[in-house]
Amino acid sequence: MDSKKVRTRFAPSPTGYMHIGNLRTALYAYLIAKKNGGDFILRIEDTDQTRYVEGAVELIYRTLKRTGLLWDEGPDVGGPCGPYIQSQRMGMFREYAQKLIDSGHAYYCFCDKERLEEVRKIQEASRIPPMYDRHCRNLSPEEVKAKLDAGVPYVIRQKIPLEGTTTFHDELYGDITVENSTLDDQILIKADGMPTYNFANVVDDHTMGITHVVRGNEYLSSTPKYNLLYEAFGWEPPIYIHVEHIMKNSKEKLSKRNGDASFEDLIEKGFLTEAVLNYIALLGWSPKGENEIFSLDELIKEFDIDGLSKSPAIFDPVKLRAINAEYIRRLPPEKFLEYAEPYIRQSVKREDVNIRIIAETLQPRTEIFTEIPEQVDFIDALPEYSTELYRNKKMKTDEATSLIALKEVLPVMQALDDWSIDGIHAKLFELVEKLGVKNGYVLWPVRVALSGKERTPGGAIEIAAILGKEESLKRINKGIELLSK
RNA sequence: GGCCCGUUGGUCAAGAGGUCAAGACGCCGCCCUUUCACGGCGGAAUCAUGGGUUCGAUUCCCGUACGGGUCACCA
Repeated sequence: MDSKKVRTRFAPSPTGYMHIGNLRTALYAYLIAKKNGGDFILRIEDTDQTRYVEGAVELIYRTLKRTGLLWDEGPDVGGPCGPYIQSQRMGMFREYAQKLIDSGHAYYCFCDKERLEEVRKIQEASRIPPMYDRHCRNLSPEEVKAKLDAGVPYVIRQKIPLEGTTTFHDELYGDITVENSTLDDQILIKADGMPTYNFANVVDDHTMGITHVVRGNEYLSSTPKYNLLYEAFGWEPPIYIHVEHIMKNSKEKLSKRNGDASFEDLIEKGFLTEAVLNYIALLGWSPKGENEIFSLDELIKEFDIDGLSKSPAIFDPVKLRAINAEYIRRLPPEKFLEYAEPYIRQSVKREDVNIRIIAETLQPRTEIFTEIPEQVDFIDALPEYSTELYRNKKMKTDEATSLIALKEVLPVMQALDDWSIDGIHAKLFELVEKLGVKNGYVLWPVRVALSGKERTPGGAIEIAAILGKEESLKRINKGIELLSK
């Protein structure tokens, strides 16, 4: 056991939107840090200026803040290992590359793109795995100096051992060993003087004291080269945790190009932040117990890398809906009203209705907020409906019985002053008893007359309470009129 | 194609040599009920495949198939 404080990082490049897989990686990194009382660091990897997207950094901040993945160190909050924006750390990469050259672990390469292209073509034609042919690997110091002096553009490449194997350890996959001969002499410093991700990443992780590297498993195959770099520097490699991808289906990754939802899209579609976070935590990780609903704080307690999956997970929007629905049901009623009101108001413009009751009836029936408007579209105006709706086998109602029932109901309702759920309930059930019929015999036609719909949030009594006395009576009269034809 | 990784119901998945192979979502049925939901109860549905090892393999080993990743002066 080592007593070093756990430090994890999330290191996105500001190239656009924040997809679900990225967010999940951030979440896992955050959880591992917090579970161990450690720090979560945000680092922006912007060494490729050509891919930089305006506003992308802000989007990263916004998403992380919204989901509660607050970083202890980062570009805006600072910290002892700054700067936290990679492009602002340029000087140090040159120095570290120089150290590798001096110790024989890296070398200058003056090959131009044309030559590399040609080499690759030949290799592909002869079906050899495309790799740099190490043309400049053994240049003499004099040759190097001459080219440097002449101002020939160059890159700096890693000098991978020609023989032997390299093994690294991943917490999920265990030990992975590869032949060094399959490893490319990858570029460390580009011709523009910027480090490649492959180099910057290693240097940054080390200088920032990162103890656990959590990242997508597309990096699994380049990790041996990183380990070789750590070895060359004499640094201790971090603990690696490579997580599998989230897929759209068994073949396609979830991606912007496929038109799949980003985190922000999901929020716009009416999902709750907490529900989305909860769901993605479950995609590729399984908790110990039976519970699946966790707040961020609960996740910190519950999370364990043992539960991480080694195979890709398919994003299931249906399950997300179910979890979102669970969160909605658990919302305190006032909170639900607060969230739901704008959606209710999309189709309910009248001011004389009881919005509180609308919200109450809606809460157990809402899976995502965006489907609220169509559920309450009958409130402002009674839709055209067919009298066939009055026919219901189970309720033993048809047009004739409904007409009778509505005619009985009308005077009772007219006489009612206490227009509350309790008040209406009492009167209507009194009537049911007096008539000696089943509840549905009276209530089914009332609900139809009030809503003009086959299905509604809430029953006859709730709807009457929502609509108010005047409007309710108007609609019952309308029903009687339709049935009398 | 080389190298690396993976494969339990439709989906997320538990399992870590002997289980009637958990649970959740979805689906189906029943109950509750003034509709629809909510809630409750029950059901159908899974170990890719062929060889080993073993008294015994979903679990360990090898092959095959299928899937994923990677082979950039992108990250």
